Amino acid sequence: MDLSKRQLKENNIIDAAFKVLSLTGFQKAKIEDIAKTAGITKVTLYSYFDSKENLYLAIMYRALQALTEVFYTTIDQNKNESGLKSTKAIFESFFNFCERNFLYSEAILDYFSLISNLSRNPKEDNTQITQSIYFTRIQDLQNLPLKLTVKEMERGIKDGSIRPDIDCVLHTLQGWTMVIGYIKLLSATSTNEAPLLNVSLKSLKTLSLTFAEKALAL
Amino acid sequence: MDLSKRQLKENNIIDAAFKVLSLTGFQKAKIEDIAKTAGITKVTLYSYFDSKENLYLAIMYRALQALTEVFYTTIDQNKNESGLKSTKAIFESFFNFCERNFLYSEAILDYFSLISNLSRNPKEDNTQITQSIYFTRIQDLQNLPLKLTVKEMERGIKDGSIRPDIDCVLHTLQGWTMVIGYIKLLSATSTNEAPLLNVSLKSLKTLSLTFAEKALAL
Amino acid sequence: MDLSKRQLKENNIIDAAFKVLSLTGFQKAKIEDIAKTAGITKVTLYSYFDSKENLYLAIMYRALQALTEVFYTTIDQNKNESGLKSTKAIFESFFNFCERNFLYSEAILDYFSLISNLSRNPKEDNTQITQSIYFTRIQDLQNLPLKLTVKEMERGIKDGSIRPDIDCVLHTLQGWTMVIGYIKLLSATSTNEAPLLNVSLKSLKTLSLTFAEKALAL
Amino acid sequence: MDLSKRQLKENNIIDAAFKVLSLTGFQKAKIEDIAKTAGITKVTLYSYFDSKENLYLAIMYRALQALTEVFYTTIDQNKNESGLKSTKAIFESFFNFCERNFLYSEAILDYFSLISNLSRNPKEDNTQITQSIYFTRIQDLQNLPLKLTVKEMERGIKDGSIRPDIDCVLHTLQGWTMVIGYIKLLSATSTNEAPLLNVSLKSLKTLSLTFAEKALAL
DNA sequence: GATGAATGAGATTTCATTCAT
DNA sequence: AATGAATGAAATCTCATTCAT
Repeated sequence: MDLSKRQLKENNIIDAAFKVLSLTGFQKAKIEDIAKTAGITKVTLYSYFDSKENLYLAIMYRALQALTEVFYTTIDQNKNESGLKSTKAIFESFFNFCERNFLYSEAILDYFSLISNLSRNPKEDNTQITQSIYFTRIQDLQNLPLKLTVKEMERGIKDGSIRPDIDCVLHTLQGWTMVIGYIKLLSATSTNEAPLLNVSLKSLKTLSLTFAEKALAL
Repeated sequence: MDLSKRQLKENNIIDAAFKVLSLTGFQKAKIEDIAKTAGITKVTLYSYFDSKENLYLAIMYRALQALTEVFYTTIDQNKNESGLKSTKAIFESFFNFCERNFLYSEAILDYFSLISNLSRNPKEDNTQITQSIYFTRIQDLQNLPLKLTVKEMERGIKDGSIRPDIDCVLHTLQGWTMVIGYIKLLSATSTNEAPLLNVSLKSLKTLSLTFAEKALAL
Repeated sequence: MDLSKRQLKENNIIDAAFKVLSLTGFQKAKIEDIAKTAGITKVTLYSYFDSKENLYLAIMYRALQALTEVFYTTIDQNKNESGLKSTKAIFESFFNFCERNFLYSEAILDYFSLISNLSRNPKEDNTQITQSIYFTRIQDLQNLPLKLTVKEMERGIKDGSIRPDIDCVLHTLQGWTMVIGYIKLLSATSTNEAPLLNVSLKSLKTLSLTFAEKALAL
Repeated sequence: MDLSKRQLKENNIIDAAFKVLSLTGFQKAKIEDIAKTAGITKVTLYSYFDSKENLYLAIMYRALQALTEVFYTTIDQNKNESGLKSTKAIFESFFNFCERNFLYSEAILDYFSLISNLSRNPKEDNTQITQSIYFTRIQDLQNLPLKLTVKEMERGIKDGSIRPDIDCVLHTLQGWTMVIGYIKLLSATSTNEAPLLNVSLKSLKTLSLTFAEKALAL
């Protein structure tokens, strides 16, 4: 099969996996169901993805790609604005991305757990995962959104819109913690009967962005 | 068996589960191993916990309990200090708790995912989970740490150490997002070969606490 | 506990077992259910009967006792009749006994299977069974109904009502095969949707008795 | 898998079950052992037979098939003989079949118990059994041996070798009762230490056949 | 390359029997 | 002697993964 054809099929499978995972979560999703949704059999699926985890890695990769895409677009839209404004826009985009793409944001978080597990259990045979082409791709990509943010922050320092005494990497990570924490709370409260108090998650987002602005602005 | 005895045995099993899960994670932990570690049989274990997931709920509950305990202790230690100081101490305790109790913090996060899944899939048969006594207990407990924090913040407003114009609930949740995000990053970077840039997580914690202080102090 | 009290309790348990077994058969009957029906706990039951099989032995014993009783009564009622008439009456009683006491007749048949199994697997540990007090009792009793029949047949030879050239033991056993076969067919056809052709079992009984009469009468 | 292939595999499993059951009996036979003997896994076995009981149904079916086979053969061998001779030959074959195929004859008897249980407990969930393809097959087959015998008897009436005034169905069933009863006694006495008196089972068989002849012959 | 069947590992259940109190 | 809890052995089920064709 020529590469492009294979690529198409792969995408088809990932689409199916995406649908099924969205409904059930990773643990409860059955390979069988994903295969059925993709209109193929389990074994065919396995000829594309060596394992369930590998398939999830592909989704993670997609998530990172989509996120990166969003970052690039945001940066492009703000290329004539100040670094501060651009940085703020990035975080806002990040928040919105997570809200709109729940599975993707979960996947990004799970990726963190994954690599954490890898390093905690070095004895185990993780060849499967680490040799996955998607794992490699993700690793190449994983820091890109962070770096893009750092870059915009640094531009902000240069153009005088951001305080010059801050550690850009640190503040970028700090922004991430807020987004990540927000997603988690979001996922827990969305339709929950016993919500976390009575706060609108919207205002939480706003507050986080305000925090960021305060920390960065002159 | 009188309740206290049953409680003891249950705790014994949860202890064992804790040990095994700490080593292997939820997926790879075998019920058989947990039972052996607890010095009982699989069947006996099943007479206490209907399923692996149910056992994990118990650990989640413990995690919440432990966290609540830490909050109470911190509050008690700061009862003669200002509300601001107490609030800051709570967040610091929270950070430290997560750092020191990885499994617990994972469990707390997983609890969020769990209830998120529950609400996203109302069709599925989640009776097992929702009828678990531990699920109920967790639900009763889940907002307590939040509420305790809110209370201290309000005390801070009253004693003049915290700005009177803030929304305590909102700022508490904001604090949580930072802690939660921090844990996630923490779990991902601890011994990771390709760390998230080169930032010390310690300084990230410090920065978060600074953010909090700035937002709250007069 | 004095003996008679123990005897009472034992009977109580056997009654319960009888009820439950009647509903479900031996395989599917649960010790728990029998105990509940008897108003005691499993362990108490075990203090009376060392095993499920032992309990069944007790029922078998009862069955044999009841059957023997019937034989005695029939013989007594026919003590002034010819040996032939008495013999025929015995077989008729036997048929009727089986029809009215399905579980008992099953138990008697199962007793045959039981001792057959014992002899086929001499390596196994059958101590439990062979040392049961009921097993001993049954063994003492098992041939009695047969012997009683033989005796009446012999009386028939003496009083000239039965042909003198027949082997009484052999013909007694022959009678048994017919009764046993009859029970089996009976049990299979009672309420079965696809009955064994369209024959009234009653006429089968009659035919069997006719056979017996023809074989025995002068 | 095409049907014939599946049938082959099923037969392979039934063969294995036959071997194991012959050694241990139904109760003590372990699914695992049967699977091993068949050279497959437990799970594979379960994909062919939903339960141990279902597997036993298959053996019952085989027993009936084998018996039917024997009947057909006997009839064929006696197609040039009188109906009486053929009928007698059938019963003799039946006796011999049971003597030579203990497990099969047990299975046939157990089938009677099974349907008896089914009809006595209509409340229980017997879907498993009644929906088994083998259960259906057995039901289709169960009356065939009977009918074949009836046919030969009727042929005997036509060719004048059998009395014209008998009820063929009734006498066929009568023959069955004797065979069935014989099996039961056989199984109980084979190697039994406390035999049913001192009668040779052979002579019992002979007597039964004599009975049959007398009843049928002119 | 695609398929149906099979595997292996582990979760869960059932139940007779035993233990500890 | 009686009880609730525990055991052990086996049945059954679930599902990711692999085999054979």
